[in-house]
Amino acid sequence: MSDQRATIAEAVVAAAGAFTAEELHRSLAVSAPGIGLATVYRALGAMQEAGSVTQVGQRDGSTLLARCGRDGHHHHLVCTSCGRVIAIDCPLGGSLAGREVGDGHVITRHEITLYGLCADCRAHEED
Amino acid sequence: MSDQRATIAEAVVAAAGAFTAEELHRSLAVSAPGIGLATVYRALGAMQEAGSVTQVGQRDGSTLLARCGRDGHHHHLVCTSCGRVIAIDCPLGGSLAGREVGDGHVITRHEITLYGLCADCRAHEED
DNA sequence: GTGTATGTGAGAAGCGTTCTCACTTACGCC
DNA sequence: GGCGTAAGTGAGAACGCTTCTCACATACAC
Repeated sequence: MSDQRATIAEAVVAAAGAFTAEELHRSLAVSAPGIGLATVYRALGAMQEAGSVTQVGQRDGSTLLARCGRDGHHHHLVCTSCGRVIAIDCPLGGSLAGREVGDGHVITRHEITLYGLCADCRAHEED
Repeated sequence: MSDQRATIAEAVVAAAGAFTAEELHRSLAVSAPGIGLATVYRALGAMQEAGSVTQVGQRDGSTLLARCGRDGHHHHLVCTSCGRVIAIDCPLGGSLAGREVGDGHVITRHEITLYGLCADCRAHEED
């Protein structure tokens, strides 16, 4: 792994929540100037393939990513207050695959994105 | 409503399943040539605002739309065989809002996209 | 030293979407 | 009829995100 990729990996860890490639590039411009946008995209692509970074949605037309090394079937809760992304067990208990819904349609796969408040933001809201 | 918008609305109805703006524009180029891509985007935007067309995902970086006039809380099943989009009751029974998950996080909103086979394609598969 | 493989930065290119602009059409008013 | 206004249109430019291209750098094996 090159120095640049290590720096990008650190920046991903440092990012508390979801981020876009450009946001990461901007934050790197401060801590490690000189890393090109293309390099950021390449590194993020590799990390997505490796499974350490996941796509969690879209924002203003750009892809929203987040660090997530979790294995197995799970979904993500995006905190609408701080942007943090939290891995959550499937609220359907994995029972959906193969289930029949409506007039005989059968489900093979599903995608769920949850939005809400993380425990920290919820505690602050209650103050 | 202008002639063009009526034509576009017809094309949306004629489209069996999910489609992109460009696919719709291509199909219009055959049935009603001369309608500009910008007009298609404008009409689809108006239909989205009116609630007769809904965004159901992404394909190759472009937005996937489908006709859906259904009111109330529901989700969409995208048939992976024919591309048809079917409105489905929320498999969570609307019970998720306000529910607490994980370590005290609270959910306010969720998005679910289901993938599978519609009843027709399932019947054909079994042949 | 030489060759090869991999990664890099900069900028161009590609693509989906939106904006701009001149034009047309419909409508109301006199 | 003539006039003004508002809304919609087509064509193409512009925009933003992402990917590609290219020359260069680095590491390693022989």
